[in-house]
Amino acid sequence: MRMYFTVSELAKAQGISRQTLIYYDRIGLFHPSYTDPSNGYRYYSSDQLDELDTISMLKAAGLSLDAIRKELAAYTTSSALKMLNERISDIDRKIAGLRDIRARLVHRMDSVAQALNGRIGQVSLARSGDIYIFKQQVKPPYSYDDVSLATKLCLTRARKEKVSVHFQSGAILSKEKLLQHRFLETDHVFFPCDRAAGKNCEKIPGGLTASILHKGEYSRTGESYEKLLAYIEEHGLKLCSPAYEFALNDYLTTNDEKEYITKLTLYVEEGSSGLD
Amino acid sequence: MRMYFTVSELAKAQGISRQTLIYYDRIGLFHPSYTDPSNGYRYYSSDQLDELDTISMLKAAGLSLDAIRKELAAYTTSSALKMLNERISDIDRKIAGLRDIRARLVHRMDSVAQALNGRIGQVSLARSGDIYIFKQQVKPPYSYDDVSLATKLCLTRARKEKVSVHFQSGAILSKEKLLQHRFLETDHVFFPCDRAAGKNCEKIPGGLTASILHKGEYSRTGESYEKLLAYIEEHGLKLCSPAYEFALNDYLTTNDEKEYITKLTLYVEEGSSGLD
DNA sequence: TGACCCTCCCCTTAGGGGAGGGTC
DNA sequence: TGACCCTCCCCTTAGGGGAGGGTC
Repeated sequence: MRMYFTVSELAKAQGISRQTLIYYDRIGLFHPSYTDPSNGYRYYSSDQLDELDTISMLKAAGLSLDAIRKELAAYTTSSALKMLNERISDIDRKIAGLRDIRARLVHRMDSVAQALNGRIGQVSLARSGDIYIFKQQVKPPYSYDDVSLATKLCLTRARKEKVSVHFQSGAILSKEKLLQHRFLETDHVFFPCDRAAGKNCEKIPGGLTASILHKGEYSRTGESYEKLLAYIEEHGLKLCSPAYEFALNDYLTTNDEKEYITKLTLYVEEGSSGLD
Repeated sequence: MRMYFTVSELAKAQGISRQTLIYYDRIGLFHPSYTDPSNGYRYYSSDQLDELDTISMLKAAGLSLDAIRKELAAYTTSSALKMLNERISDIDRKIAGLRDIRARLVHRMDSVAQALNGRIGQVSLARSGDIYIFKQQVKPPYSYDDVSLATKLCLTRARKEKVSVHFQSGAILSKEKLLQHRFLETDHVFFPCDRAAGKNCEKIPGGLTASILHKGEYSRTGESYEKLLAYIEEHGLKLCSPAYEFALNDYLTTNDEKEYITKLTLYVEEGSSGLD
C-alpha cells in the first residue's frame, strides 16, 4: 500500500520548494511516479523519497543538475566512489582558491592599516626582513602611462604564471635617477608576493631601511624623497639600493587621490654617506 | 598626452575579453572615456587603467558587479576597509561551508570503503568508541514508508537545527522487537554526526559490539539478524542495547539494491546470555 | 582588403514570483 | 468555498558566441 504525495506535500517533507520539484520534473531529473493525464496533477509515491535525498546529496557535493542526471543514469557503487573523489578534489581546489584570495585581502587591509597608523612625512629607520616581489620593466620614457601599462602587464603575467601576488603595486626608482632627482622615472614596477609564490619572484634581502610615508598625489613623491635624502645625509648613512615604493593606500581602496599613501624605502648602511 | 585604447587593446592589456568590457559599458559599471558618436567606437584612456584593476580586485573578493558599482560610487578608505572586512568574513563562511560538506563526503567514502572491505555475513566482535547520533521517532506501524518519512523528517530537522549530520542513515530496532524477530519494525531512525554537532545529538557510549554486514535488500536483514543472535547465544554474550543499523552503502551511492550493505550492531557484555 | 568595431539577439543555471485559470 | 494544482511567462548573473553590417 503505497502512499502518494502532491507536489506541496513532498516539497514540505523534503524541505524544498514546490518550484524546485516542478522544475526537476520539467528538466527530466525527477518525475512524479504518476501524472494525472486529465489535469496534469503530479503524484509522487513513497518509494521515490530516497532518490530525492540522493539528488540532494549530489547537489550539496557541488554537482550541477545536469551532471546529477547523467551520474544517476548509471549509478553504481564504483561510479559513486569515483564521483565522490572528484568532488572532494574540487572542494579542495575551491578552498585553496578562497584561502588565497583571503590572504591577499588581509594583506591589503594590513597595508592600509599600516598607512593609517603611520606618521606621515617622517623618516624612520627599521630592520626589514626578506621580501619577495614579482617584477616588470617599465618602458621609456617612464611616463605615468608607461608605469600604468607595465603594472597591468605585470598583473596579467602574474596571473598567467600562476604567481599569487598581493593587492599592492610597487615601483622601483634606480639609485641613479634618485640621485638625479628624477623621482618619477621609475624603471620597474612590481607586486609583492609570498615566498611560496616561488620561482619567478625576486628576493630582496632584509636589511636596514630608511622609509617615509608620502601622503597625497603620487606625482609629488619628490617632496618626500627630498626629506628622505636629507635625513640620510644628516645621519651619515650610506645608500645601498634603489628606492622601493609601496602603494599602501591607492586607487584600490579609495577614490580620493589625496588619501593615497605611498611608502618610500631605501636600504642603507651605517657609515659614510653614499650620496656623493 | 594621453594614450587611447580600443576595446580589444584594453581587453588584451587587462587580460579579459572584449565582451566583458562591452558588457561593463552597457550596465554602466565602466564606460569608455570617449565614444565616437558617429560609429559607436569605444575609446578608453590610459588614466582609466587603474579603475579596471579596482573592479577586478572587488570581483575577486566576491562582490557582484552591481555591488561593485554601488561601492565605487562613494569609495573612501574607510568604506573600503569595511567592505574588505565583510568580504573576509564572507569568505570564512564559505570556507567553513566547504569544509563541512567535505567532511561529510569523506565520511561517506569511508563508510562505503568499510562496506566493501568488510566480510559479509560474518559476525565480528569489536570495541567501539562513543558515537553521536541525531535521531527521530518512527510512527507506527513502522512500515518501510514510515521509516522513509521519518528519515526525511530527521534530515529536515537537522538542517533546521543546523546540525551537520553525516550522509548515512541509520535505524534502531528495540531489543523487544529484536527478540520477537520483528526485524523490520524499527522505531527510530538517526543520522550519525560529529561530537561537535552538539546539543541535540545523543551519545551512544562506546563498548563491546557484535556486528554483521548485511548485503542486499534491506527487507531481508532478518537473515543476518538470525546469525547475529545465534552467535551471541553460542558465545554466552549478554545483549545490552537495541540493534543499531548503519546504512554503509545504500541508495546514496548506488542504484542497485543488491549492492546495499547495512551494518547491524548490538552492544553486548561478556557473561550470561541476555537472550532469554 | 584585412583586421577591427558596432548592435542586436539567443543562450546558459536553478529556480522565484506571479497571472490567469482550473480542481479537490 | 478555500486551499491547492497547472501552465505559461518574465526575471536574475556575467558574460559567450555569433550574425549581419559598417569602419580604419
